[in-house]
Amino acid sequence: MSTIGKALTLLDAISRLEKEAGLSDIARHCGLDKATARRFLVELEKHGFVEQDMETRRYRLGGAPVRLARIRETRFPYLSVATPFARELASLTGETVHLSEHAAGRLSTIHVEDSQRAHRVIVDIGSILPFHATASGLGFLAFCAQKDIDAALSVPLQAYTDQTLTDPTALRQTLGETLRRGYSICHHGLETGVVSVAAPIRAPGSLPVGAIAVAAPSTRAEKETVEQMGRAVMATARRISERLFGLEQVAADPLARRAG
Amino acid sequence: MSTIGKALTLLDAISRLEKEAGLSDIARHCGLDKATARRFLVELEKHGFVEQDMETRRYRLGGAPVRLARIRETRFPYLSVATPFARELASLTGETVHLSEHAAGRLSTIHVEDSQRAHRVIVDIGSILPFHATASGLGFLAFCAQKDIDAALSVPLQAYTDQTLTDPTALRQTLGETLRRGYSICHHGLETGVVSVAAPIRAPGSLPVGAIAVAAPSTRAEKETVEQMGRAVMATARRISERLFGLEQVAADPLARRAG
DNA sequence: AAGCTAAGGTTCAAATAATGAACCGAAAGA
DNA sequence: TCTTTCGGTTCATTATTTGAACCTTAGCTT
Repeated sequence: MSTIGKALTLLDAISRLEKEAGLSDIARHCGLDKATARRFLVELEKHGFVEQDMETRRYRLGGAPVRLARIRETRFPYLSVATPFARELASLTGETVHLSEHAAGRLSTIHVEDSQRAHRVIVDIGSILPFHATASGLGFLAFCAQKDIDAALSVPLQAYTDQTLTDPTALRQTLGETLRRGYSICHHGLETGVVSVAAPIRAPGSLPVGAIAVAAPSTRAEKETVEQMGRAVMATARRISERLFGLEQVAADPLARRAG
Repeated sequence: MSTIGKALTLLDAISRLEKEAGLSDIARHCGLDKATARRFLVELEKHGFVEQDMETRRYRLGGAPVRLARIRETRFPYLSVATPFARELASLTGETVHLSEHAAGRLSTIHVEDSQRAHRVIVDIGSILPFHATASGLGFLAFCAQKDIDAALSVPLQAYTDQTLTDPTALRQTLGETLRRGYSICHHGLETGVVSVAAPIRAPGSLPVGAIAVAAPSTRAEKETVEQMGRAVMATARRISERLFGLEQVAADPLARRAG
């Protein structure tokens, strides 16, 4: 792997760690030599991607990604467009709603609207959603090209619970149903006792950019409720997609035509 | 410079470019060989920091920083705490308010609340604010340690307008006044016809983490108005700082004590 | 339509930067 | 007090990065 790749993998490791971490910890966690880890950290710190606490000497995520994220958001306002819809969906369903974005071949949680109920599902911002074991993953993958599906199912599929689907053939069938239905359903895929439904956010005829999902405790998820939530999440995903891509196309098409 | 440094510099260059850019463009812009630039871009793309448009083959900022930024925001909720105060200040003053964060030795604009007036100051999200030529920069620097001030003033200081202060001695005096006053004032430092005031956001007795500023057309900025805006921005900065650091200290201190 | 230019992308010997075992001093635990 | 572990550094060895030259394609000019 290239040095850049290793450094970005280290950055990813830091982002997964709870709170701050020491040099030796980080090095162990990434399978890097202490000296190497330190060089990477120093370099990342120079550019603001990590920070070092001067007292504890521990390292944490820096502020540089904030600037980049805000710039991306001005060019492609995914969060600011989708967040109000997510809030509306959370209020409508009374359950936790989360929004994910596809980047680097992974689906990352980038926003959560918590359910107001005492008994609710907790989703962490920044958590990676496995394709085969979450409604978001299945809802995203079902609308991808066949080669992307093949790629996602050709890696070892971890069984997070005793009900996680890990058989590629069964998963392909689930994806087919999802595609026909328009939204995905996932029972106890990542955690026991959680049912979730999701739908992709996408330009028509194009690869999805992310997904929106509703997650509920299975005690509140009878068949009919799941179907209601599914239709709601599908409708919401469509509205977000239209706002993101529909209007943009109208505005951008003449320019694209001129350029071509 | 290390490979990592070069790659992150390339990423920074992409973030500064308007819209997307081609390979040769990017390579030229960074003074890198085309082959090298490509290797970096491929590596950055693998990790989601850049994206390539499959049709135009042009490169743009990717989605990975969004995840990192959201994670940082959950650990240090700078934006979500400061934004409502910025909005309130914008409504109070009727002028454009912007919020900046210090990372990698630079002050970057990470949020803007636009003035509702037709004649108003525009500030771009993501723009870098020079220390010597903006109210944010001066307001930040005035509250830094002497060595940081020395470092900031020892680089060549660009004159953006014919009224930009570039003399270190004069700037040191301005910083002294700013420190005593509690907020900075900058007339026509970065652009002619713009007056702005700013105050640092900081833990008591610690290095600032950023600044908040109000920018107004100079036609609306008489002495008294500037003083009003200055007092308002200072009060707002203090309230943000208290919310960020005051409560946290109360909550975190016992833990810190236990660990120590 | 032929010819030209510049684009994106690739190759491989030469040049350079990354690597990690061994080391240091400090501090926390036994 | 002794031991371990921490953050951090050094430098000869090693592996990776580098970039001139190359290929192919797309758009422009003649």
